[in-house]
Amino acid sequence: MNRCFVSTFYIAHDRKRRGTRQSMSDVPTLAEDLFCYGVYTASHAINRAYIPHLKKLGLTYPQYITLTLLWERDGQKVNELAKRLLMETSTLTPLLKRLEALGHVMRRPGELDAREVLVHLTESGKALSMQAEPITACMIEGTSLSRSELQRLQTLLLKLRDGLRAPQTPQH
Amino acid sequence: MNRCFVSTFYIAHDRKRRGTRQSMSDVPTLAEDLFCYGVYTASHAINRAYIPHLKKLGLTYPQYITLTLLWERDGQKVNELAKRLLMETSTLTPLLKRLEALGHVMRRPGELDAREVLVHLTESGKALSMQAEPITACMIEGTSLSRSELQRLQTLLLKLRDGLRAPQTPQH
DNA sequence: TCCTTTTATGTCGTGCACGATATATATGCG
DNA sequence: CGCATATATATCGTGCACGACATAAAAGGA
Repeated sequence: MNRCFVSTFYIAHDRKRRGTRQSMSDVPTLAEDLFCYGVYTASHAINRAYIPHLKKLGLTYPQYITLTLLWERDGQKVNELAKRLLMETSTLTPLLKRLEALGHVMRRPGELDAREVLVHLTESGKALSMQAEPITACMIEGTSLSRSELQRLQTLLLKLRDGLRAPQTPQH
Repeated sequence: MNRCFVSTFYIAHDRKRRGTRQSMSDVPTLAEDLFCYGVYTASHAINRAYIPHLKKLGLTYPQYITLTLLWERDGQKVNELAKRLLMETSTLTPLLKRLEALGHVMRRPGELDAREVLVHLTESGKALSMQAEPITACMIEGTSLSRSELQRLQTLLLKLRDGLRAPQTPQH
């Protein structure tokens, strides 16, 4: 008896108690009801909405997110950045190399541990933070969500994300 | 006076009325507070959590999402699928070709309009829906969110997504 | 010390994602 | 009909994203 099966069972039982409208169980079958679909399409929408803003800065969306972390704290290790972005270093390294080619960051081996690579902002990279400043407000405006809705959304997203990150061996 | 500037103004004013705690204005500067960061990292987490399940079916995550839409209604046009996925046809076409190469779908030109390409599930593609069935419940379990939280999350996500899709010319 | 193991990053191959552009079919107007 | 225009999909180039593997430095034990 595997974990997923048990889980489905519990859910179906739960549905009977709560008397919701879904036919077979509480497990949604329509894409519109699946959180994965919601996040997937929302991330496409966000990416697209950012593009016209970022084009002016000559940045891609992942590059912008990465810089956001560096504007918060300069000189982070590749590993730190990768962890915060939930991204593999094999993805991050080429991205950082492009940012370096653009002149926005410098990658330097750590002095204590030469295996590490520390990512430092250049003057150009620091200057970008000022240019990028108005974008956030503009995007927030575009969402048509209130401040409290955005707050709740963020809380739920981070909870979902961190829940999924917890170790769970799929067994069905 | 551009739109984004006005918007920032409004937000700062609003903050004063509501007396929230953020220092300069209600516009967050920390990544953890940015919804784009939340969605970006959550989508990475979701993708990763799906991978071990989908590996057994020989599918990637975007392929799975696409099939989900076809399981709902077979024979959709490429354009319909692209719109629902918020994806360009230039992304979808190669994905569909891979699904065709795997034997899960067939692409046929429309009979009334030969420009259109209709995507039909094969028997193999239909059969996958049964194999994929337990995955949803397992993922929901993994989120550590309650049903009502997931419901609220989905509502907020779709509202955000559709808000961003509404036409808005960036002007800052 | 030398050798194994671990850790940090990078390289490579495949697939997703976009914009710009191409191709091919349909539509509309003279 | 003949041709311009519009529409539907596909192709191509660049960058993101992953896993598998490579490299190189650090750590640890005989």
